[in-house]
Amino acid sequence: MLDTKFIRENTERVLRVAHAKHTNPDIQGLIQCDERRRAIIQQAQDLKARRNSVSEEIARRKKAKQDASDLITEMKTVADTIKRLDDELRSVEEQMEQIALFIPNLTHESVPHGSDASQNVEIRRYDGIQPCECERGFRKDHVTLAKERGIVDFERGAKIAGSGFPLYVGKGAQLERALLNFMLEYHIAHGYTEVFVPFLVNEASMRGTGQLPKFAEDMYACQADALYLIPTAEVSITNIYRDEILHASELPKKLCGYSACFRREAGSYGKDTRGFLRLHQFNKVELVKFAKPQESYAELESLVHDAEAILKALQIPYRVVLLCDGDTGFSSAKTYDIEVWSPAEQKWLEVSSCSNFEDFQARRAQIRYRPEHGAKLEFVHTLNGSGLATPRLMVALLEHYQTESGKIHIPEPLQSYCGFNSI
RNA sequence: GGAGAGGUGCUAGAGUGGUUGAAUAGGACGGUCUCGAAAACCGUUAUAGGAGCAAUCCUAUCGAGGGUUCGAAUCCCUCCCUCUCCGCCA
Repeated sequence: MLDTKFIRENTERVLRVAHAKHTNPDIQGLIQCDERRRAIIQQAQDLKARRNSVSEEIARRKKAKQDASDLITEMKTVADTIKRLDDELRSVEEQMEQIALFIPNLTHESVPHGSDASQNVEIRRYDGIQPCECERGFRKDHVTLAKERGIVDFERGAKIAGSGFPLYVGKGAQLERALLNFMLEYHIAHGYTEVFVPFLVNEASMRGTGQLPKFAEDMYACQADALYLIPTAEVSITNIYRDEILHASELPKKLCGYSACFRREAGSYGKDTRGFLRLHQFNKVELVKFAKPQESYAELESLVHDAEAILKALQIPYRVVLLCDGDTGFSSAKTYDIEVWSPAEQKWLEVSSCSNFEDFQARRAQIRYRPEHGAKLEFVHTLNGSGLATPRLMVALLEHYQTESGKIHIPEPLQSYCGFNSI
């Protein structure tokens, strides 16, 4: 959410970015409502000030056993007017919120202009294990490998829940758990505090991080309890400090946490449906930071490096991409994607998306801090990134570490977490 | 699921429908005192919004939202949360 005052004073810029992000909010309507709102407030305030002072006068007269019926009669009509104005104010503010909630965040000046993912900019690339054995001819894709090794049962997963809900079996389940533990331990060792969060959250939390109201269709909802399954741990972790004031001395605050992630993927049916490429439920370790505004972009860079470090440790080829404004998410000011290389798909697959939301989420979720003693409260900047999501990581791992004999070699750093060194 | 108790400022904790943004205590901060510190004493201790160049003034906020009233922290209703007991299940 952007500040109304800011929108009023920077209409052109807000509209330009909104259009770049393929949205078309009614900024003019918002500004008109805002003018009406301020007129109402002024009128209502004057009446309330009068009501307050006359009420005192009534109290004084009653104490002195004098008649106050004339004042009471007058105040009855004043009270009616106030009520009418307050009702109108509420409806105008609701209209404003309905517009404001659909205005995307501004992008940072360093974000390139572009219409879609084809105009993203590759920042750096890491080659990983060289030469990759699968590139030398005996190449199987991750679905074939998973089935041959018996580590994922897609059919039974579909029976239990539906397609997109994989069932990990035996060493597959162990490898999945090892990956999550390996990543968590790594981040904990690098200054992140682990949290284990609720997977179901209320509506206020979903609004806080920007999933609602715009992306309601993308989420699984438990209507009877007004709860939503989280699409990412970002929601739960960022909302830990909703409506709270953080101490400047504890910033930047670095948290990491595992969660299962649930996505309906409405509208993307038939796209990347093979195997692990796009799932309704998957596992992910998330990194979240709460930072001072002046430090948030440096924190974004280090966040990306923390996520990349996992791939380096596993020697999996990847690249880091800076998203152009047209591909940058609704709430984000700047986003880097980390993509691993799938030799079977001959494609880059996104395993992490690291974003600085500046104060966009903090304003929605009311997360603030006091820069120094006596200073005014300010919104913190929130950042997050996957560190990492497992399904596509598993794709890359299986494909890159398959051996001539058809087995999967377990990268050395994972072996102690798995308890075996091949599948 | 049933019965009860409760939600007040940074914290603890008063509060009679009528100058209660809110007693009191603690904490924090500033000052006096001190070589320094402690103690003692004095003072400060919100957030959001509106008007104004500004000093400043005004409005709202006692879990959330409605209602009653000239006037609500205080009365009524709905919801949320916490705690205790019972039941049920891990």
